Amino acid sequence: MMDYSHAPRRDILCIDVKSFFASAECASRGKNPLEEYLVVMSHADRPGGLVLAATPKMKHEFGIKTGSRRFELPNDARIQIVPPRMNYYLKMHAKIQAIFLRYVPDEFLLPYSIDEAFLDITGSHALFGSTNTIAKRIQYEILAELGLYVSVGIGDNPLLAKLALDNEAKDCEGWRAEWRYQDVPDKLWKMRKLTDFWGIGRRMAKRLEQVGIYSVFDLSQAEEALLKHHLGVIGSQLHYHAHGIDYSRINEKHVPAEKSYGKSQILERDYQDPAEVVIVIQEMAEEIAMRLRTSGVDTAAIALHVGYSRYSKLHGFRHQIRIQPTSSSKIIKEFLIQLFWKYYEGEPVRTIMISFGRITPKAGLQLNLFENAERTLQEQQLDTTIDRIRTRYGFKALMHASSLMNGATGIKRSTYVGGHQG
DNA sequence: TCTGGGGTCCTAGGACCC
DNA sequence: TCTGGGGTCCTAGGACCC
Repeated sequence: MMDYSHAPRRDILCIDVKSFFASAECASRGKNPLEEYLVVMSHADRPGGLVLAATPKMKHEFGIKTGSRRFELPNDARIQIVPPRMNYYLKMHAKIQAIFLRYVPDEFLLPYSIDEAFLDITGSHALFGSTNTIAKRIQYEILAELGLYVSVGIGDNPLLAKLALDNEAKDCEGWRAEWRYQDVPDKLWKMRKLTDFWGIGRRMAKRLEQVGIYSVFDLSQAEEALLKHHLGVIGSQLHYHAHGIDYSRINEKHVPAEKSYGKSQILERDYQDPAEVVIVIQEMAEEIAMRLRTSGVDTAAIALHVGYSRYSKLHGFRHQIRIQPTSSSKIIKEFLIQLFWKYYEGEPVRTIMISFGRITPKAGLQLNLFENAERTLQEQQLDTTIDRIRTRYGFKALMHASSLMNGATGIKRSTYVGGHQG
């Protein structure tokens, strides 16, 4: 049995909005998200159009969920298909954050994605009551004020809260679930699929199966050394996670090791003519360069990833180039085109991905004289919101790597102190 | 899940330096 | 002519998350 005496014991909430985009669309129409048949779909004009969000009734009655395709939708007059309105969702996101901030100071709130957030309410009890009381009040206020339903996972640390949310709260009465260390054998180890675990995707599950690990319980019982040998740092990480241990803190701001700005797209058909591909690359480059300028930063590493048609024998390529820091569309486009022609192998192209790394702040942000100053500022604020949401990746890093390091010292500390305590 | 879009992290291997 | 070892930086590829 794992020793939890030195593991953090906080009151962490992990909150997500049920079917966020779809629910937000219902709310904007004055409807109850639980009663509607609505999907938010991107590329609704293509048969392969993708469902970004579906209301609970769509999920339960038609089996339609995020990732379903347009051609999978049943023919039913009740179903509404609507296009996504990201700016509107960002506004709703901001309103939800404001409600969270009634219960925690800013540093104890961590947005994880546009529809998920972590709150550390350990210090909020004197003002607002028990963990459950706070969770219920937040649920009530978001429903009453915004017309949205939220699920709440509760745990001793962010990992347990997240697992409680994903594996119990989303489907249970009241949409709240609490997983503490003492629940690890009954809750965590009873999870049926490895891929339901945070950090285990399809590939990782397969690799684990190759060493005889088929469940979270198996994972918890495996030797850490064995996992480390097969999977490196991630192996050790999984070992701790399988015991519900996670040392990351909501209020420790993590500076991501790498920050990048990128854009990708799957073309609506295979492009046989490279000249057409170059045009798309230029358009995409313009857009990201614009974002760089709006954010007042430069890039010093430009990467181009080109994927070929599924009917091609070749896969595609990904290469990057180091440059002098810039945010100039013209310069960036020239380098991208250079990269393209250097590595292009004459195959029909289906996917294009562009990414700018080595981000550095520009000295002194300048407003473009030809742009309305107020508008520029608004755009910056929108970007700030998006950036704030993106800090989740930093947090993910926190859960992955540094949680391991903290975990390692935590474990060391625990044996040391334990040794003293005898 | 064979074609959504936006991200970050880990690792292996090569280049280069002392 | 053959032989060392450690460190850092960089790139490409693989994996995961929402």
